[in-house]
Amino acid sequence: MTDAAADALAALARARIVPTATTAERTADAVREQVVEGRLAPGVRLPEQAFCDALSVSRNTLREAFSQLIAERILARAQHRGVFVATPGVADVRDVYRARRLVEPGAVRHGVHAADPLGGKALRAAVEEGRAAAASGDWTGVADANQHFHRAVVGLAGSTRLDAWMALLLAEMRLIFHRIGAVEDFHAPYLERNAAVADLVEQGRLEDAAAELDAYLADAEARIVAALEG
Amino acid sequence: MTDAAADALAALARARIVPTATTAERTADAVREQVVEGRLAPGVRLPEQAFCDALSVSRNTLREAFSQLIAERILARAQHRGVFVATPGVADVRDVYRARRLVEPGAVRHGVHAADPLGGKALRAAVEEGRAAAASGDWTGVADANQHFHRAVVGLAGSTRLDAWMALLLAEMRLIFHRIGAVEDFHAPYLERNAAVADLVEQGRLEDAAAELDAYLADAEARIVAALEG
DNA sequence: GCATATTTGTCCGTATGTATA
DNA sequence: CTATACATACGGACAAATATG
Repeated sequence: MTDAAADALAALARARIVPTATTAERTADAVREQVVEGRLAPGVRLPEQAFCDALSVSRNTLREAFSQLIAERILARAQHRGVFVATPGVADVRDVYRARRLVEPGAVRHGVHAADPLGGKALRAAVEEGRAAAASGDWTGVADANQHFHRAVVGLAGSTRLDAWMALLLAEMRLIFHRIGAVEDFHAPYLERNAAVADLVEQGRLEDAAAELDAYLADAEARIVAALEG
Repeated sequence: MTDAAADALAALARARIVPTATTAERTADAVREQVVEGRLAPGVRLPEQAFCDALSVSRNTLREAFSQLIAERILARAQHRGVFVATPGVADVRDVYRARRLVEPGAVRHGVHAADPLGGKALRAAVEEGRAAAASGDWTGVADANQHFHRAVVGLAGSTRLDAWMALLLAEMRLIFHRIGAVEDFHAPYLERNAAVADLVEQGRLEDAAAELDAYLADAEARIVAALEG
């Protein structure tokens, strides 16, 4: 056996022993999934002991996971009172949309991948995913596809840091949707607006695409604020 | 004493007892300061026991602080080998600048505070701070003022989430500056370019200001990449 | 190449202070 | 007001992995 092969085997062995990062990360992933899937509703308290038992991890590990999720604004900590699922309000929605309305149309207008065909492909794929989900009445699938679309939009900018940050904003959006009980028809209108944006990008009409996207985000913000206040 | 006064006193007492968040947060702040001030250089290892002793905190608390700083990309963890000060490379610089060149000119162009006089004031203040520092030969002061300028630029967007994210990017930039040993003349040229952007914003010529800022960021990126590769 | 020492990752028990019933 | 429950923080322990001689 060559040295290189031996090294590769050794590396593989190490990788197998540590299949998925640290326990704290896996714990954070598990809790985050419960939250964004809506099984843990906004405002619900997360007692340490109960979660330690349920997830079979120690308090130290759980607290490390909680800290990460708090940094992501998915959870919130009340001093000496515990950790809760975040309850984003109207101010949070406005804040998130100010950021989104700056970043998303900007990525379409000036993104390094906005003009190249591959960028358009990612948008198109998300649009088709949404249409397929709608056709089979899978409304959570529509919501997922909608998130993938916006992820693809930001991806046009070509910055992994921006992608990661937008993932946090989109996770927060899912919390908001759960708060207002958004289902079915809430995401449906955006299917065709997504398609319109994708079309314009594919045609190279980036300025028009950005304008359409901005108007669309403004509309979505208004509807969400109305739903929260109503 | 009125009930309201009693409540206020009680609240004050509680506030005094908990002056600054949790121990883990204060620990993270202390380590972060050491890093961004350059006293802990990129690549340096941070042994847990040594830092526990130095900061008088337990390993659990220190690890919680480390986790937060790792999420901020200020530190990096190597599995079973320890925690190190992050060492951002050329790819990181390009990634950060792709994000900055999207967000910063965007904030100038479309920020909700870009047109109002208060927004311009914040830019002007950072420019004056930089000039004062330069006049007294305080080059770290010039670097600080430069950061404040870009913080003010992003502030035009009016999103606290965007502000917080940009603070992370700017902290990473300080790491990069320390890597290339940037001092004195590195930040000096940007003093007048900051002033030019501030002038244009104050005159309401937002499009020109954004274009100037974009060109300026592109130039800075090129100089940093050259310094890293050279 | 091997044995040893060091350090990390994880867990447990406990003491203290805070909030709530 | 007391009592209970719980978050915060600490210290010790052990196995696994790495670094060192």
